[in-house]
Amino acid sequence: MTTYNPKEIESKWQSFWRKEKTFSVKEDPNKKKYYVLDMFPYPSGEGLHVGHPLGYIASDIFARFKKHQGYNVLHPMGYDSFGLPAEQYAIQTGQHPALTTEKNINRYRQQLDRLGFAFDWDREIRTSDPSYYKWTQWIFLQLFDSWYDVAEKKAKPISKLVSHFENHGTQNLLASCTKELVFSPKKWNAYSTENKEKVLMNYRLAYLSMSQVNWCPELGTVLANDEVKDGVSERGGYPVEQKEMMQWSLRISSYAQRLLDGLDQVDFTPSLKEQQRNWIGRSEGLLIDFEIEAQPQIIKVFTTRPDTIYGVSFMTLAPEHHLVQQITTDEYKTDVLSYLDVVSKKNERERQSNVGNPTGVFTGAYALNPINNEKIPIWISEYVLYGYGTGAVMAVPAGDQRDYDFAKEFNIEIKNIFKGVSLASNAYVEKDVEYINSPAIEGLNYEDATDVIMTTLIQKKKATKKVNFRLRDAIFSRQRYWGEPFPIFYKNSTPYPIKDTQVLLPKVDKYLPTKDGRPPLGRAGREDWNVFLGDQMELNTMPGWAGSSWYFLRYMDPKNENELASAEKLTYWNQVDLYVGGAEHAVGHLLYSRFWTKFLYDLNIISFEEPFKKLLNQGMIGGAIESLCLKKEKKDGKPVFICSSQIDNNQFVKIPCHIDFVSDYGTKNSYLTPNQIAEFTHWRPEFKDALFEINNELYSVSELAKDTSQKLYTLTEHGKMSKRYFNTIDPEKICDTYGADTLRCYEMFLGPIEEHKPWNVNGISGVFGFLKKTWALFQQAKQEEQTKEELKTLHKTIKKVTEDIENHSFNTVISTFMIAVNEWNKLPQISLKTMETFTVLLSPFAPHISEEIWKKLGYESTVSKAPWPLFDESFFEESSYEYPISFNGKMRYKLALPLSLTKDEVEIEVLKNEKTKKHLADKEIKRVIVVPGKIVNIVV
RNA sequence: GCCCGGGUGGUGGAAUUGGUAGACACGCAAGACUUAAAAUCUUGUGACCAUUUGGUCGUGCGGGUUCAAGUCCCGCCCCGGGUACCA
Repeated sequence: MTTYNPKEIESKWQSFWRKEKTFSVKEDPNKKKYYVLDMFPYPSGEGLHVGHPLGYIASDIFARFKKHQGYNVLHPMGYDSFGLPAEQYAIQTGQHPALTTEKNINRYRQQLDRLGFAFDWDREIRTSDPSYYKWTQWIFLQLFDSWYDVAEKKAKPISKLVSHFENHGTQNLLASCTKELVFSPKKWNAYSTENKEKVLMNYRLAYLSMSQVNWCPELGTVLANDEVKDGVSERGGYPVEQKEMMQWSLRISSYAQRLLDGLDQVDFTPSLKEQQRNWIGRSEGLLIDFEIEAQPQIIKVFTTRPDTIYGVSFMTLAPEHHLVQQITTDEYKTDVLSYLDVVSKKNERERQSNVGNPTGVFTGAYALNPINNEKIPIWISEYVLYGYGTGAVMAVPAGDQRDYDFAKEFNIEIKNIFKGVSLASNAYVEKDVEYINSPAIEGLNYEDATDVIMTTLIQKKKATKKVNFRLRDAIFSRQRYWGEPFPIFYKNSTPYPIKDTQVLLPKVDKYLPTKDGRPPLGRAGREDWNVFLGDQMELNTMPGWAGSSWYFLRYMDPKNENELASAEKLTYWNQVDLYVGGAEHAVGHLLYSRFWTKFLYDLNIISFEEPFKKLLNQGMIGGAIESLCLKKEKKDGKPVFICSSQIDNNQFVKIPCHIDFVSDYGTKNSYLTPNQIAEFTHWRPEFKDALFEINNELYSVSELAKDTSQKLYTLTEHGKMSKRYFNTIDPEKICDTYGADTLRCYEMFLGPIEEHKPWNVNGISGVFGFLKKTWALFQQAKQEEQTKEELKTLHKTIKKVTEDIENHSFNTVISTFMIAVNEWNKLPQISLKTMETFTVLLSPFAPHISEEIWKKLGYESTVSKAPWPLFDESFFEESSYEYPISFNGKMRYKLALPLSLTKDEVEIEVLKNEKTKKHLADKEIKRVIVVPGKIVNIVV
């Protein structure tokens, strides 16, 4: 009898699969398709750790499962290979990012291959490959060449806009734009070419504009809103400032409503949908015009609470508001200017950290309340955001806490408009109250009051209904080297597209961005570009999310040189049926790719509006961080380490320790043996003279070597898995000891796929043991008739495994396998036929061992081609019966009872439960129904 | 503050969605095989009492609905994630 030898089996099958191209797929109109996609990785220098493959294993299981079910499954893999880390490495070492990227990709591939994934590597893509980014650039050009028709809710070619301008000017035009423009066809036709370009830029979906951007001096680049968290860069955590710069942006805001509506058609987790909804931030309200006393201008204000308009006691403008200078009276000019100066020196973070301490200044001007012509003082305050709504608010201290705080701070009147509400310490933000001091709406509820005010103001032509979105346009330029170059050149400072030749990323001698924002591509000379037109080429590159916003389409036809992908293949593979990846991309990648998909849909390139039908978010696998505790006080000039159990507050420093030296890693009782302490001091030579305090005794390394029973306990914390903490675990290491199949099953067994969990190796022996038992079971299986007993177990397993895979409950599948094997092990004999079916069930999880068994069973075809077994209920029929007493159909009770009961025992069991018995005492039991499973229905 | 998740043995986690709570696994304990170890196998393992037969308590806390609640309702506490001067 041979023992289970994963190493031998796995290398054998992996090379077989590679040689036979087992997992390569072709479009086949006769077969139903299924598209399983992983978020492709960025090939970092760290390589994969055990956390990375979690999602890939899950998707691989699902893809293999679907293949067994007869689907034509597309399950590709590639690399998101443009990006910051490769560039940073290039800056440090001078090596071209393409080289390091290539090296990292090879390492990734080697690691991925060992896990036995069923990827179709013929379809591999890399976003940094010119044959790929050619199409990223192409999509950019389509965006550049498009505008958004608000009336038809659709992107259209810019040529249509031009002809509209030629014939009608801006008359009857409903288009997304940066600024509302009004001109006649005559005026348009008289514009110079450059002027026309400027006007069109106002409408293009990819447009160049001077805008407030998040500038990160440390990274030397601008960042999109979703790349900034808490006022610092998401990558690296460097401070971010607001800066006016000429930048490319994508008009994603045009798609806000469709991005919101589309969420109803996709299967994402509620929390992820909620994140996207919040990010899009739709709010319905009223755009109200406030006249300014004795001045011609009006101030537009957006509000969601028109019902509180009688409570307006002042108005606040953002410091950047365009009317600030004009309306400020001479008397207050100095105050206002000095306030503007103070605010302009603050960065975004400082302005935001000021919550609760309102600052502001009076302009001397007054606005008129459109409902009753009351005079309202106009203030300026930094709490009003220029970028949201109109950059001006009608302040209602009674109904808004910020307005309330502001009014308190500057002694502005707080008008009470709510009946029976005290405004002594807080604003009243609920909507469940009657109004007072509000002539037109007293006695009305919130809905009716809102309605009355809206109708009144709209009739007076003082307001319009307005839907506001929080979603900003996405800045699309980066002042970096390692990204897609724009297919754009400049002539007389006007940008023009380059359509005929692909612009390739030129070579430069240094990759370092400059502090003043001039991109590294500025170092490329005219001769370094493969195309050079006009006065200058665009020197910015595209952001990291450009290539990842459409990669799922390229997998369908990765080598097509004439199109992004052929229409036929786009139609066949269609939407991604299952997309597996982390939830951290909720408002970045997942929103941008939805946006690009909708845009390509408008262009009739694809026939679907949502890229991902279903999204499965895998949790992160964290790592335990093990540290030795170093006392702050030295002893005779030597550092002293102490057990984690002996530490007192802050009298120690944590020295992270490589987990290779730690026993019982990741547990509360993790420790170092004297041998491991020696290894540690060898690894960190600066501690070679250190002393170790164990049980109040001090030992040197050499003294400890004599007493190997000593333990130095380490401090265990849970955190990320990273080289920084010396706690990364290479999946290949696990493969060396247990094999890839064990690793695959174990990662699934660890817990629900969506959950975040720390890596530990505590239970891996159980999973390994299961595979060994399965192997042994196969060895002793005989070619005999299948018994009812083994078939019962088999079909129970088929049912549960099929259901659980469909629900992505992979951890319980492994348990089900274990139960089956244990049950069969208790039988004196099991047939090869049963083993054969079980092998198919097992193969998505442990493909190598399954393939080996399958082969030994005498099948030529691979496991992936075997049909998925179907559940046969007939093996359970005998335990399913009705026990009719009589029936009046009045009430039904369910009671859990053992399945094995005979008819007579059922009634006894029912009456065993005291409370139920009491309850049923005065009732006549009409019928008892025992169903397969365990439920008993009692009808009384 | 607001919006989502979640709280079950020593541990990771099951529980047919209202029906025997703790499947499966780890760990631990005892035993078998072995000169020994490893490996493997068997048995036990929520707590407390009775130690045989049982009994009582038990899913963060407090109430409620129900013959029956981890699951539903009301009120708290704690943990994780997201997000915020968004008018």
